[in-house]
Amino acid sequence: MAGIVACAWELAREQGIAGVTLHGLARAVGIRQPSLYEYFDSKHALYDAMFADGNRQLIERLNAVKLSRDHRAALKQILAAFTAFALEDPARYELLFQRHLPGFTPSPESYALAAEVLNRIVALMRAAGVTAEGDIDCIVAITAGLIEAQLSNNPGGNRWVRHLNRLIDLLVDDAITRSKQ
Amino acid sequence: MAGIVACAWELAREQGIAGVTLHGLARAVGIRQPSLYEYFDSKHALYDAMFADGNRQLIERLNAVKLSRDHRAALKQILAAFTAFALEDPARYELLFQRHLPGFTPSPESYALAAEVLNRIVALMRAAGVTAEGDIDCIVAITAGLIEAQLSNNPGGNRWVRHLNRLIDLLVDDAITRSKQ
DNA sequence: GTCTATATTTGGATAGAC
DNA sequence: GTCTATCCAAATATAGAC
Repeated sequence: MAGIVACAWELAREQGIAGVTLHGLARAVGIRQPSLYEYFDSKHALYDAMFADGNRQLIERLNAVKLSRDHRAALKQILAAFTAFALEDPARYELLFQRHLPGFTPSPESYALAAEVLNRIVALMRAAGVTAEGDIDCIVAITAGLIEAQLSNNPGGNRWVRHLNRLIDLLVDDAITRSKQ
Repeated sequence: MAGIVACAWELAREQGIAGVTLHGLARAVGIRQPSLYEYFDSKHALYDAMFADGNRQLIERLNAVKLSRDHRAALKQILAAFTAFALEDPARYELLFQRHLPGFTPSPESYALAAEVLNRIVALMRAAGVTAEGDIDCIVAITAGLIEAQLSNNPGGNRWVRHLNRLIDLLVDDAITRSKQ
């Protein structure tokens, strides 16, 4: 089961998330396609298992970050870890954070994992002095914007994401200034 | 021909860009599916015609903006027009600016139209004092980040895009400060 | 230009034996 | 749990008549 999901990720890395088919997955696993229904009730159930697994991977990765005592530095660290996670596997990022799969919506249990990721990051923003919802939205959108520009124009490079820390500073400074008024 | 493309856009708005099929398009136009090959050599040729058409629509929209003499105000105007264009038709934005269609790459002629759009916007950034490539990249990525957050979390609203002007100011100020050093 | 008819491929899903 | 066999649906594309 875990092995099948791992195999599916491998296929996704090679052919994109939409390129994962039950026939292809079964071939890669070494069984016949109908046998997959022993593990997943449907294609969407497979996606959901991958969604949950990917989020668990991400949570583990974020857990592994040794956070600085300085709140702003900690925010930069966590966003850098998130960005690295996104860039190292575009197909995984696509399944977890983009909505390209027609009809797929994660189950509530899987979605809860995604929410935990966001909560974790937002908590660090708050600690760094970014408390207004609008400011939080901006940092989230900017991070995603840099990642998506990087992935679609220059996967493997850093032309866009290298500006992340600078933009965080700009935003955090501005957010703090505004919330003090 | 133009009518067929217009029909395809209508379908895209209803069902998403991936939901445009030759059968469905033929039905909407009032002909049989094989007859479409009289107008387009392939599905991708249809996409390419839509891509070119969408970019022409956007260029026309940008042309219609009465630009302020103040360069920064003009930049805000053009980015606001771009954003409004993006939000009013998510499927069109998807075809023009996201890479969700497996195997589709615009032809050089169509791509030239997209490049013209970008050049137009970059020219206004330069006029506003944003000249470094990195700063230009940041503004592009931030604009796209806000648009994509808006479209995927709250299409029809303005929770994210309402911060665009503020972020432009922040970036332009910072870019000018840096380039003066 | 438009049609009918059909080829071809791809993928998800089910039935039922072992 | 895994298999064979099959079904079904959707979609692109082509052949050839009118």
